[in-house]
Amino acid sequence: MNTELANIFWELAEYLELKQDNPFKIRAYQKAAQNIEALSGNLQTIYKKGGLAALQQIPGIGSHIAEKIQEYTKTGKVSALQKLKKEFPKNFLQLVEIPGLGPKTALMLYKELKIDSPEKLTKAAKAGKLNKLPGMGSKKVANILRGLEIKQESHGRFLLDEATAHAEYLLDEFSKVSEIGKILVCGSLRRGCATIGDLDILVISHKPQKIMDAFVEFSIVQNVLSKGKTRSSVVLKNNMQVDLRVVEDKYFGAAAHYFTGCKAHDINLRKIAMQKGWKLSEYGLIQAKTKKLIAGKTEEEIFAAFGMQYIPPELREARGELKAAEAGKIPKLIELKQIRGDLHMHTKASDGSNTIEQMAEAAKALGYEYILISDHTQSTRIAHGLTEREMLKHIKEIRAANKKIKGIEILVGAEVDILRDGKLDYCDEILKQLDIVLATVHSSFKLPKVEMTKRITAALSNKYVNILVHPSDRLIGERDPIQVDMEKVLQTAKKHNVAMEVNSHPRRLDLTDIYCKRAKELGVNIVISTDAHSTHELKLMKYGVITARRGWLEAKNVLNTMPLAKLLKLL
DNA sequence: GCCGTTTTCGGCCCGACTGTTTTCAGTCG
Repeated sequence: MNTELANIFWELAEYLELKQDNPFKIRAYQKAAQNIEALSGNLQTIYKKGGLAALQQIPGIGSHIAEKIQEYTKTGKVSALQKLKKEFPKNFLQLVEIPGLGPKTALMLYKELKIDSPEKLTKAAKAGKLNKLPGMGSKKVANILRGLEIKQESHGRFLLDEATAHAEYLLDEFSKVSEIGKILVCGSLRRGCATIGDLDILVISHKPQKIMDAFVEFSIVQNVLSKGKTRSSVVLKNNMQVDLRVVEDKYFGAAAHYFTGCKAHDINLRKIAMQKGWKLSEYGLIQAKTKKLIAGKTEEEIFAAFGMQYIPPELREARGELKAAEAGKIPKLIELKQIRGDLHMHTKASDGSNTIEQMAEAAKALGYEYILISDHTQSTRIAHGLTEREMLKHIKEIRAANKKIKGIEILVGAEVDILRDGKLDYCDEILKQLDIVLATVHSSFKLPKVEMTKRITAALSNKYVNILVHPSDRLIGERDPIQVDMEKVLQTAKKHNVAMEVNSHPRRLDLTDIYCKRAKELGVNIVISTDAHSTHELKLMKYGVITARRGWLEAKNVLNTMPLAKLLKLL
């Protein structure tokens, strides 16, 4: 519901942009869309409880947008968008999605040449028809053709681990270039977003031209989009775009802040600067009149100049962090080193690649104090789920391994299927013998929301269930999240003292950041686990931690930062 | 279209690169 409405407002903004409507109106829709995406509560529920007035309490939503939400709740449509869509050919928006082709050019192409699709555009460009239009030289046409190719090859956004790997590769390449003072990967990767559109790299150097020359020659670079004195953009061989920015040392903090975003966070801080008679850009925080530099070398001194606490990058999402920083209420976010154990992993017994002993030794090497072996149960046959009889044997094996291996506690668990009717896949007699019981949905993903909510809340009320794992069941870019009333799930979890998992796998990152924040507000305990299917996947924990940080979580909210005795007591 | 410890009207963040523009518009981050 929230996502659908957010998309409607994004689309409205795009069409208005095509029409060259008032740019501030466009921004208003974009802002509303973004705030809706960040909302933990359901818009429909908010509207039903408090009507239009309640909707207007949400930042960026005024009377007109509230009415559109009302219309959508009642009719499932927003007539303003439908009307706008009719003014353009079907799929016309695809043109504006081509890099280098903006709304003004797209509109002109349509008016002059009736171009309304990427296919027609390619054809017209190759036939030499574009050059005859005003403002269209041969380079611009070539640029558009290149944009068409990039669009075709692009897979959209990248998972966090792939983006991290490419960033690390580039850092390694840059380490071979001299004249680099500092280097920092910024953008959505620094903020720890679940998916990454492109990489933003900031470099401090007195010889920017030299850095640029080296950058565009890296062997991993496929295509150079632009190259200037302080900024260059390239496309890598995996179609990932990389933007490089070079500034002087005295602007490092300002540039890092600007380049890290998110965009709305940057804009909000710039507005505050303006109110104070200052100006904020990548070239520092300055007095608007005298141009005197107030702060710029570090991010810390910039926030301090505003009288704010330092805001960690993961919180810079325009979700209330500026107000919190002004009030001194930025939480002390959880860190990877505070994790004492991993409570979700598989072995050869089901669909993992390693033995109990190998997993335990690998976890010990990471410095963990305890782990939970949690193989699949009988219903998940595709993952070799264990029957109850097999489970009993598996329990004995885990207990034996625990006696054998010193220095780490190996707990017995299982990732138990929640059946379609909300019952669990093992009888209570078996569940009773497990130290910790994980529960989740592994089938019938498409159940309607009401049934799915009933199914999961029923499972949570089973007294043996300790943790609901990967609660939304999304696989990023592969499978949509299940339809479920997450607010109700969280409230039920609180009631029955069930913890929620933040699954660290880059394809999942589930619970998502927004619901982490909500869980914290409701006092629901969190566990961050890897769901490792091999020893090397135990290292994915960092992605779960960064997701938890994006959800404002502190160590005290996360059970597996605690010693085992305390953890078991709280579960 | 939103918003208000200057304002219910008149504002709304700031800068780089490209191409074809003889002074700047379009696009992007």
